[in-house]
Amino acid sequence: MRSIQRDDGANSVIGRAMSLLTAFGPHDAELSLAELGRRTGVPKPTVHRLVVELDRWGIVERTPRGVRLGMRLFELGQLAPRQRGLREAALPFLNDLYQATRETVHLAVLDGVEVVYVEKLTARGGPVVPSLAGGRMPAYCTGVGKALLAFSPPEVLRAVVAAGLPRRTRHTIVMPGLLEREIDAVRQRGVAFEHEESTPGIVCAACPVLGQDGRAVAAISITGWATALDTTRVSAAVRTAALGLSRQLGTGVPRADHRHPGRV
Amino acid sequence: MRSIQRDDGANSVIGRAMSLLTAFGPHDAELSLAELGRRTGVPKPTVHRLVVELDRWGIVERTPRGVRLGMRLFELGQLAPRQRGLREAALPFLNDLYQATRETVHLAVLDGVEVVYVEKLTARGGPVVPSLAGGRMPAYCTGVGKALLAFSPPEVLRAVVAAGLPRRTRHTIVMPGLLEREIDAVRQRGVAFEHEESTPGIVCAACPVLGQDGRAVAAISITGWATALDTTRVSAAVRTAALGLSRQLGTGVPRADHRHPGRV
DNA sequence: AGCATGCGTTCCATTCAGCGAGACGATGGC
DNA sequence: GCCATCGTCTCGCTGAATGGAACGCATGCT
Repeated sequence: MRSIQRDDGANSVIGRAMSLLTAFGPHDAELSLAELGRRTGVPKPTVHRLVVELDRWGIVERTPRGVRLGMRLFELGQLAPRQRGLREAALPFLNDLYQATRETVHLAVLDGVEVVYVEKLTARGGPVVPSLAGGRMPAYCTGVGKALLAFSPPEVLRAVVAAGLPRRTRHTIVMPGLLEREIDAVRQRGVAFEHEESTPGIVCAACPVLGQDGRAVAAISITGWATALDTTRVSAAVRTAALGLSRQLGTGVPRADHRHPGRV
Repeated sequence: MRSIQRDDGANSVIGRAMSLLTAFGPHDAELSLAELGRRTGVPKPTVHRLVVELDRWGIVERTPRGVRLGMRLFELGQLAPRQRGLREAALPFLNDLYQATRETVHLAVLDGVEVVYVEKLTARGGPVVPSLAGGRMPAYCTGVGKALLAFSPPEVLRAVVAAGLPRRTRHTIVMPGLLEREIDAVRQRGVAFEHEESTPGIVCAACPVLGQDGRAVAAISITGWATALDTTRVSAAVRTAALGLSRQLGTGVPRADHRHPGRV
């Protein structure tokens, strides 16, 4: 009897370990072994064994009350080349942008059909944006996402559409045709706007950071309250920062950055 | 015949995977499969299998020319609670400090006998410091390290001494007794200085960020050229930033943060 | 106090996932 | 052409990983 075999990769050791790590949500500082077992479906002794091993490597850390993600994981993550050079080069520009506008600033890259926020400077009085540094959002409904899509190979947009455009607010673009037109407009303009498409009450203006090949390697955005932030007014500042960063990156080591598009 | 068994944990799957990930140095954007095998001693087919699996999870990414650390690793690392809340709360203070001094700013936490740099704002004209965001340095010879040691349980300092105090420059403190005195002085002063103890030509001033229990949870420092930066002059600014951050952290969720001291 | 529940941990017989030598085709430099 | 090196695949073997069961220990409820 072959019993039930989950066809995701979660029966391998690495799959199990990844299940444990991804069981930590943004709000889970630490979890107990039992809770980990419950969330992942991994039997109790196996959780124990894996946690002990991961702790040996600093990937997780054991505390009197449970398990938390470890500093070595942070270290390794900082080495990821897609964000590493980018972040360091970008920080001065992001700071300038923040000083100039006093609004929340985001730096994001594209990963598959989603954007990953590489850096986030939160404005003191600004809205609590659901994004977080190291967090993910869909590309189709965010300013940075649309800016990135507009300057990425067309198959990426196709993959985004194929992955579906679920409605998130009344303003979300859910029709593939409309999204394609919107992306075309962004490419013309060089600036992407988002007006409450992902989150009610929040708007943003975003510009792509272009590599030497004309493709977007990242995007910079400014986010604020829909009632207070005039996106067209700040778009020049965002554009300035993005252009400056593009130029800066162009002068450094020419790091070609091809992404295999197949990830979903 | 039992053959050679390395007693480190590197014969388990997780150990192997960790070997592969840690094979990436700060300057290795991407490595070929063969190079990975060479660096880790893992046989070629095994490297291949593991890389394919890790790629499925986004931990690494395959490019036409090799393998690189992936965005999901960055994401997971950003969730590590020791740096997560800290970083977000600290960024405004670090920015203020940078604006006020225009010198390189560091934010670091203690991990075992080393410090891990959680954030780094590089001054435009400043020295190229060997640290990097997500990097490690010994605690005994760095400003942030001494600031952290001065406000940590005494067994931590004992562990640091036990781990050895190798000479790095002419000014490195290599005598355990001297280091203990120095740490006492730091505790009195509330500020730690480093004068070319880790790297020739570079000095810094550092202050601890204290939790409600009086222990250091992090440290903030300013770094500059030994010939140009007056550490006593900037120490007030560093102190202000550190105190501000301490207060800010105290008002948030009371995140107790006990560290099992046994890691070496 | 007595009992119940849930926790982390250890044991150990079973087995299947992981292993790696070897072979293969593709690529690129000489 | 040749030789070196690369990534990939196969396949029989085996020992690392597995997880049910049991244990000791907290904590909390009756």
